[in-house]
Amino acid sequence: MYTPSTRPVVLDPRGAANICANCEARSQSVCDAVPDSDIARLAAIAVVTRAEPGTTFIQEGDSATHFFNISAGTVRMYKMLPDGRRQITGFSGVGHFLGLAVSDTYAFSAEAIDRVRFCKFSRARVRTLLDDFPAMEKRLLAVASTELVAAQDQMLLLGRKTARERLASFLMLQSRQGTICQGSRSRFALPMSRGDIADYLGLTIETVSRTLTKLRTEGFIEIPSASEIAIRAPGALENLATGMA
Amino acid sequence: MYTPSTRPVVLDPRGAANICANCEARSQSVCDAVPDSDIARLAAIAVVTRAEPGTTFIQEGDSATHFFNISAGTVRMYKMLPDGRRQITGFSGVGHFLGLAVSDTYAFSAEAIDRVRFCKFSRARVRTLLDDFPAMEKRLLAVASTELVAAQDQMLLLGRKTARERLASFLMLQSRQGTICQGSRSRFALPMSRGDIADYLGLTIETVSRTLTKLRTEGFIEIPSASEIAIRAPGALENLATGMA
DNA sequence: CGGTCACTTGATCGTCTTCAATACCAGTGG
DNA sequence: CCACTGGTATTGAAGACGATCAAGTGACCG
Repeated sequence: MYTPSTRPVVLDPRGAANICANCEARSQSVCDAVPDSDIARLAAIAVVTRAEPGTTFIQEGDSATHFFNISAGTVRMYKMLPDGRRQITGFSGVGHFLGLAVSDTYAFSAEAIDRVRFCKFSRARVRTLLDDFPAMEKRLLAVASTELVAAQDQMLLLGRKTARERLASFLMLQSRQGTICQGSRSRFALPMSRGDIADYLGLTIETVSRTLTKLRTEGFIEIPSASEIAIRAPGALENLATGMA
Repeated sequence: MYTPSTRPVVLDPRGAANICANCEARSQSVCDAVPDSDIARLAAIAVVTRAEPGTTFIQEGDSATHFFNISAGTVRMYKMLPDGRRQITGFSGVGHFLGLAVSDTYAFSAEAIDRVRFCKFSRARVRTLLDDFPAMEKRLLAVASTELVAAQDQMLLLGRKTARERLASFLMLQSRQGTICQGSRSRFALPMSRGDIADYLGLTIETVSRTLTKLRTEGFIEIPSASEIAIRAPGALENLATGMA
């Protein structure tokens, strides 16, 4: 049903000078909590890695040895049932932090959608770092809280919204946090496939495609290409998304 | 569709002596992170409150002024759509911590299912407390991480499992963390109604009822009363729950 | 007892899925 | 340049699972 491919590639050995100080994703991530004066300590435990599209770099059930911080590209997190049914629990872009887990194993898998760059941090080393930077711990709590709120929204979507409302919600979300394309402000790229969208929204590929087409013919959106969307009627779409229609 | 009733009742004024030191729920909660020597500081900001069945004590959208810690009873957390569709995001029992939110408003509502007792803590006061007890911050992060894992499981359930599998998952979960009844070890109480279960599993009352009946006639479970379940075949039910059947 | 409320059971309906065919697009080689 | 190929997306027709509508049952309580 789903056979991942290549392996992640380490770009910089751990401790390479200034990899954190010059990191363009730092300001958007939890690494921001470490002050400039101590940034070398963070760099000392960071391993910069690249993953080609389709690469699985976190495997559900594996022992949770590392934290991850995305610095480029888009990632899908998912859980699977033994017979191949897949639920994507979220997409992560630049600045996102991955790997929070209670137990000693990962609760989900993570794959690169496009070309992804991320930093790996050993959990043990991060723990010692956290003791010195309580601000970092606060940031992690904020991250977890944010994810929790998003997860609750997604439960409402999966449990109670119609296919139409799910697509509307998804498009509004992407338009807020997605990559903006040249031209219209309301136009953005969808790095993920229809299959990914379906598995994120608890639908099938066919229903996603059909519903998008319908939203297009009704004038809510435009679909310049399969991986681009422009929102024509943001207000109406938002109403759809929140069940006001 | 759903009209909450009474108001919570404050039992002890804030700062009553020893309310935390003698709290029977303390060992099961984040309050455990405050050492005995400083427990008075915690007690000083705790407001013990009782809520009758059906009472809404957190309202989605209200400004998030407090944290909550359940010391007796069972609570349902939920989100609603404007037309009354409801998604229950979880149930909380003794020791559970509520109120994590990023923004300044609650992201969900919470209601007492049975008679509930909880402690209210002002967020501002908790924040100052956290600075002195980093262990508490770590506990909160652990709580948030645990909830996140549970939320991911629930997304898989809502997005990809059949009604049968949802009920099996729910019953296995309740059998693990629910109130054990006298007699058989596999027998437990369901404090929530069929409507609550339906809104938790993304189903209707009718489907919940029908599916439970079917699981009973097939020998997976017994239903001594509407609010009690005994699991006859835990292995088979677990297989159902995880999609192995 | 009569009334209410929650739960159960039955019959029909609709949304989304499944199965299947077709269209499209990028890359490759004749 | 264009046929060929593999993958992804779209469209169509039939089917199924759970929802909806409706009636019936049982428990609790005044």
